[in-house]
Amino acid sequence: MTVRVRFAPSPTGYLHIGNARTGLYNWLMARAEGGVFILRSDDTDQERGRDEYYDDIIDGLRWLGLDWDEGIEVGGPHAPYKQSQRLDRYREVVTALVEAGAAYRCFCTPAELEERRQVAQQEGRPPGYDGRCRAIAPADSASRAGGGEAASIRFAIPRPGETVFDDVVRGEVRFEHANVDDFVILRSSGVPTYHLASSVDDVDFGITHVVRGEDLLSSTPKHILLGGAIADALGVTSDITYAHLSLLMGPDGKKLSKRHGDTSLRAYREGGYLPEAMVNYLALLGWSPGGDETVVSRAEMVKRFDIDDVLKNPAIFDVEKLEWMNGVYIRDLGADEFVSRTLPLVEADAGRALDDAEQAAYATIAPLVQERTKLLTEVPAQVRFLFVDEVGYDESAWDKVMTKPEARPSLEGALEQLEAVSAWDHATIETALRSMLDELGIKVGKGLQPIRVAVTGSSVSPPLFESLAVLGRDRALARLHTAAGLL
RNA sequence: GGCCCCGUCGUCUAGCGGCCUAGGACGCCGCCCUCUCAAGGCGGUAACGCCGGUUCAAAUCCGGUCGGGGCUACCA
Repeated sequence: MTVRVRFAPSPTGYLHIGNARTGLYNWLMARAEGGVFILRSDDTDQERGRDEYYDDIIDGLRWLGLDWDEGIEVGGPHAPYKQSQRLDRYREVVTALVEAGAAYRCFCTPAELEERRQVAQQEGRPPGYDGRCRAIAPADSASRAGGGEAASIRFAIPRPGETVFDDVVRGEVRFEHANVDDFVILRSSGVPTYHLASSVDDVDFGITHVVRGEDLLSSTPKHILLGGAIADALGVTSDITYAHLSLLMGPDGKKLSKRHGDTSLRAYREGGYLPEAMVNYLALLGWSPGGDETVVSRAEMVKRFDIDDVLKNPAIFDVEKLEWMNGVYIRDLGADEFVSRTLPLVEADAGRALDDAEQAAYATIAPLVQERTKLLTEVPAQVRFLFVDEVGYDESAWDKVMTKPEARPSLEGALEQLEAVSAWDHATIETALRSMLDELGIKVGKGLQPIRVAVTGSSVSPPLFESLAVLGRDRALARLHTAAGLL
């Protein structure tokens, strides 16, 4: 049987990196098994759901390169894949469930439920629903409903009983039904809850494996029982295997949240991370290709991924390692690719489009910048000196470098040598400057810094000779003049 | 509180009863290279939470304990 997995986020927030990892594992499993990856939108929460979030989820998955075979936007045999468009189907299934005696109307009001919950908690009893409306005779229930009394529909958990299942990553997990309450499947508003919509869809869509976060582990007996009842009521079969992924934690070991920094995938995308690096890093949080490899291509992952190998212990999201890995992927980019991915950032920083000559200048210096960047967003600052009329001096760089005794002789010597030089390329510049410093008895490391600050405004820059070459003679000399005049 | 899950260097992990004086990667420290910063090379730091048990032998199996996490809604 072909594997059919689904990723079913709720559009109640920007795509979270933990969720992105869940999506990735689903995708990896589908691709590794030659299965089908389905993207569904679990948007039954009308209060919190927003189109902006829905779009963000799609953008995020596409950015990561996690293509789906069926689902929202792309359609498929079970369309629509948006739960908010399947409301009638859910009500129909609920009706069948009530008729089959698997679910019942609950006339308790929210206020009553809240009050009883408080009391139960104080008395040390389970706070879940006590099941009192389950005792109402079907005929009475129907007539009360017919009389217009508001009711929600609850699923009748078989009692007594126990649900035992074999979770792919956790092994055998068991829940006594005494600890599972009769949960609401249809709100009194007529809108289904997540549990119902998700279970109906999993049956309707022929899902074979549910791979999701551990936060849903304790809801699993509900889903197994509900799913079974749905399949029975509908006269179909459904056999779903569950795999619960551990959660992503923050540096303090608590569930990853806002206070740990950025948790939305978009923040990383905007922060200069490459999707390839993100995918590689996320995949390794809870899974290993075995052996000593850390940098693993997407194709290699697909080849080696096995949901059975996924680790059950939670992983802490470590931005530093992600950053290192991003650097690895950036260095691995082709020169042209690096330029095309960063040019927009450089232009945005400059506040204008670069003309052809400037683009050529950028392309020349880019490989040297590429070697020393971990985040695409760091690039503009490194080449800004090429695209501004006047460099702004970094205050601490100036104080540190320009107050040294070698600053004046170095700048003046450079001016003298570079004005006389016959060609303007980095080799010529290098020869001229090195011999100048040699004659003055100034160490290269010391002597080049004032020139660097004069030309780039910073004590940190791409290699100096190349920088000077790309800057052009006129601008280079002008900057040396300006700086020398400020000493 | 109740139910459930988890436990190898600071972090991600390899390990699936003897190959382990526990391997790799990030980080950190030192050295080398070097025009700055990176990158790179070399070396170093650092872990099987604890207690019992099973076994000739345990990081690997079992129990307990401690610690961490999740759930406990007419949210998902």
